[in-house]
Amino acid sequence: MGIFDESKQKRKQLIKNRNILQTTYIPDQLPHRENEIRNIVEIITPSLYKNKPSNILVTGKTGTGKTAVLNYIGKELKKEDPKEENCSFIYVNCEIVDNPYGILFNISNQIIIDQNRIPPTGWSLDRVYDTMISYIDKENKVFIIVLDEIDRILQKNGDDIFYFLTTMNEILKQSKISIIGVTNNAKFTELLSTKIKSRLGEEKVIFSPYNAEQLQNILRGRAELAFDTEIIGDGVISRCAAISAQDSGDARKALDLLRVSAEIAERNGDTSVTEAHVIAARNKIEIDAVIEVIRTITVQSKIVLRSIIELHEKKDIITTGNVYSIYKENCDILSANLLKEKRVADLISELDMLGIIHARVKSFGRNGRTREIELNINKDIIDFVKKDELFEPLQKHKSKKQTTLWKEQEDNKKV
DNA sequence: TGTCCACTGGAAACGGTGGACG
DNA sequence: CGTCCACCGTTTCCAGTGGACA
Ligand SMILES: Nc1ncnc2c1ncn2[C@@H]1O[C@H](COP(=O)(O)OP(=O)(O)O)[C@@H](O)[C@H]1O
Repeated sequence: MGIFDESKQKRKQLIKNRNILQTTYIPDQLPHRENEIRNIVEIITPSLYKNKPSNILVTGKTGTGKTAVLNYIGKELKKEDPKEENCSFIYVNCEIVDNPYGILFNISNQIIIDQNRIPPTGWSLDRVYDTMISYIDKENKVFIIVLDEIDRILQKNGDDIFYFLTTMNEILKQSKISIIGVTNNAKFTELLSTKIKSRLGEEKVIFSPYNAEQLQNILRGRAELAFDTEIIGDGVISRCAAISAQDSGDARKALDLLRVSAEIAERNGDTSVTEAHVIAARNKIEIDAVIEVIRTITVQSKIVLRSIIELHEKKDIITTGNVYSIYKENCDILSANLLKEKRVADLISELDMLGIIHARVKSFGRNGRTREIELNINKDIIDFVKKDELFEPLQKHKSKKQTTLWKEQEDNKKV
């Protein structure tokens, strides 16, 4: 008997088809999005006849299927026009590339396939824009450009690029482009200038969150492809659906929950997935997500976070200025370079947006107006942060301080 | 009632990095 | 090479601002 046999036996594959549950998988069927699909299809159908469709703004919370629906429509559009004679579908995720050059680069190189590709950096924006236009016009067709997570660009770079893109049609002679903006920020349009607001939002499609019942259907559909259904215990799917429905109707979360539950069951060597696994999965996902975020923040952010933790442990009120003075000490001990107040304040806002802390502006009357900060992570994660090797000098320093203190006390006793 | 604190939030500018191009 | 340009993280500047206290 081989030494792996027992372990192999134990690790019975519960998941038959793993990639079905991965977030990158695009399903062939998207239940409960029939109306949205029909709407969008109706709007973009003119592109099959080389006419420019209206621009569309798609809004809806995360995990409501926006990306899945648009990719699905893109696939189907290609089926209608396999040689892309009349229209091409271009998808850009602005969360991954969020600077103007990157976006134009990305769009252009889905169009330009010969040796004249645009380099990933180096050109002036004007030059990129001009070559892009000439290539687009040469193709003599309609380009449907999906900008996913479009709010990212605006946040970081303002709306210049939207102006670029929406005025391009006035210069193009043969081809046309049509923009589909995707955002999970319902207030996105309020942040745009009126001109661009009306151009980008010629048509609007709203994706509402799924309810528990709809999530159950979605999960069932996937589960059938990914597992032998009998290994999924009673109530597992409804439990996953209920949890995710309560917390913003996010299908991605629901699917993650199901996948991680199965993975946990598998690792435990259990023969079926039960509700207990779902509960365990929920915790694991939550913790993993936070740890992943903390792992990827910058050194400076970590020092700021560490300073907040120190104040938290001293049970002091945590304010921006408060954090800054501890931060200053820590930078000194760690011989990290010291940032100015403003930047640290901005880093605090970033930590807030990441959900690691909770910071809201509060007025303390005569004592000024500043952020009051609360830590939003549990003890284990606090320990995880403190254990970071970056802080080793700090641990030494603090314990040295403590031992000297202790020594002094001892000495005092002796005297 | 007004003052004034300790910042906030927005914008512009800066310096360093790195690619293209002539 | 030097020049131009974009990007990023950061600094500098500045006009607000909610509310305890005089
Ligand atoms: N109606 C649906 N049917 C099946 N799977 C869905 C459905 N809606 C969303 N999903 C799945 O949920 C996950 C998240 O969806 P996504 O389109 O990325 O959401 P969004 O872009 O709105 O944040 C994806 O894995 C997607 O396949």
